Amino acid sequence: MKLKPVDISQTASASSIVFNALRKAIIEGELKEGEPLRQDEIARLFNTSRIPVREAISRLQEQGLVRTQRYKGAVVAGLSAEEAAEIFDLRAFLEPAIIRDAVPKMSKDLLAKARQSCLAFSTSSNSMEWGDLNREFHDALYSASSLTYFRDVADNAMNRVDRYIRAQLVMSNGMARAAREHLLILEACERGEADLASSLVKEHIMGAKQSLLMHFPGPALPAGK
Amino acid sequence: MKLKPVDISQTASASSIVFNALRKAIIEGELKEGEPLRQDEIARLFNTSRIPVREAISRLQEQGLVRTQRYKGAVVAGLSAEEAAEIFDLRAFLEPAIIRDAVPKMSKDLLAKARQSCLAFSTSSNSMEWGDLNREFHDALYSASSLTYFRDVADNAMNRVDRYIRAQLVMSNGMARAAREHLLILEACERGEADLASSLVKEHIMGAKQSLLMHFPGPALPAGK
DNA sequence: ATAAAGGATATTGGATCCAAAATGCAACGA
DNA sequence: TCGTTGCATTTTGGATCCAATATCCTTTAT
Repeated sequence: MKLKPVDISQTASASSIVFNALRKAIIEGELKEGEPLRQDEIARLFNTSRIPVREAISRLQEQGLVRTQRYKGAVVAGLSAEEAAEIFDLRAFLEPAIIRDAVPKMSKDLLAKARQSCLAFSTSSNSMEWGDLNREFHDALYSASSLTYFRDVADNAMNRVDRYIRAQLVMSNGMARAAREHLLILEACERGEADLASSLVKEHIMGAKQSLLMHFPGPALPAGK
Repeated sequence: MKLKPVDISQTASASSIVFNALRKAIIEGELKEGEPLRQDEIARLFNTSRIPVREAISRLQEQGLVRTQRYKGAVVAGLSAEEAAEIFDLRAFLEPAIIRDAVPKMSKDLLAKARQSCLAFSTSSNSMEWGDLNREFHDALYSASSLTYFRDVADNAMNRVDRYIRAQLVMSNGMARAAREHLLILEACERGEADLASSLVKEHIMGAKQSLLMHFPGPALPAGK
C-alpha cells in the first residue's frame, strides 16, 4: 500500500474553523475592539448555522478575546493601558526563561530559519506584513524550547497584545528599533549565549511596553506604573 | 425604595452553570482523568438540553481540562509526569512574584483571614477538606496582589494540578509538611518580609513538585528532569 | 415639547430534530 | 478458532425551531 495516511479524526469541525478564523481576525486587529460579533451574520459568512458560531464565541471568551453579556452578545475585548502593561510584564517575565531554555537546543536549521525571518522582517516594506513577520520571528526562536506550557501561556499573552504591537510598529519608528533588537537577539542565539539572549529579550519586551504606553489609545497613564 | 438591587444581566446561564459544575468536579478530582463526559447524561443531570452542555465542554477544552476527539466526545484530561512537572515549574516561577507584590498590600483584616485559613488547614482532621483549605489559603494570600493577569495564569496552572495535590496531601505526610510551610509563609507575610515570603513560596512549590513526582501515578520519571 | 408607555423588530439562549460517525455485536467464512 | 463483514445502537455535530430578552421606534399624555 502506497497510501499516504491522513488522520481524518483530526479534520476540522465547523466550529473550529469559525473559531480559528475569528481568533486570527481579532488577534491581528482586523476586528476592532468593541465590535459586536453577530451570530447570525457570522453564520451566514461561513455558510453554517449559529450553533458552531456560538461554540466558537464561547471558546474565544475563555481565551479572553471577547466579552459576552447575556442576551446582548459578544464584543471584541479591549484592554486598558494597565491591563496591557501587566500583560507585557508577564511576557517580560516568561519569555526570557523560554529563550534561555531554547538557545542550547537550537539546530543549525532552525537558526537559519530564524535568520531568514529576521531578515524578512527588517527588509519588508509592506507594513501590513510587519506584524506577521514579527510574530514569526519570535515563534521561531521559542519553538526550540521544550517548555510547552510556558510557551502556551506566553502565546496567549502575545495574542492579547498582538494588535497593539502591530499598531505600534507602523507608527513612531517602532519598526526600525524592533529590527535592530531582533538582530542582536538572533546573534546572541547563534553564538549560544543564552543569558545574553535572555536579557536582550527582556529589554526588547520592556522597551516595547514603554513605547506602547506612550502612544496608548485613550487617556495617558500616570507615571511610575 | 428599600430594594437591594440585583444585576439580572449577570445571572448565570444554563451553560455557565454546567461549566462551573464540571470544572469544579474535574479540578477536585471527583471526575477521574480519562472519564468520558457524555453530553446526554450530563444534560439529563442538569435538566437541560445538550446545547449548554456542549458549550460548557468546549470551554473546558479551552482551559485544558478536557480533551475532545471529533465524534468521540470529551474525556477528562490527564497529565504526564513531565507536564505536571512543568506546570509546577511555572507556578514556582510566577507565584513568588505574586506574593512579593501582595505582601505590602495585605490589610490586617486579610492577614487575619489568612491566619484562620492556615489554622483550619493545619488542624482539620477531615482529609476531604484538605484540598479546599489548601487552595483557600493560597488564594487568600494572593488576593491582595493587583497583578490580576499573573493571578489568572497562576490560577489556571493550579487548576490543572489541584487534584494531584489533593491526592498528595492525603498520602505520605504531605499534609504535615504543607501545614508547617504554610505557617512560615504566613508569618513572613505578617512581618511584611516580602522577599522571604517569596522564596518560601518558591520552596513550598518546588517541594510539592518533588514529592508529587515521587508518587506520580504511572512509570517513574528519569532523574535529573 | 418631552418623557413615559407600548409594541414591532432584532438577537440571543435553549430545545428539538436530523445526519454523520463511532461502537458493539452477531453472522459468516477460511 | 479466529478474523472479517455487515447491521443495529449509541453518540456526536449541526440545522432548525421556539422562547426570552434587548433595542428601537412610535404613540400618548401631561
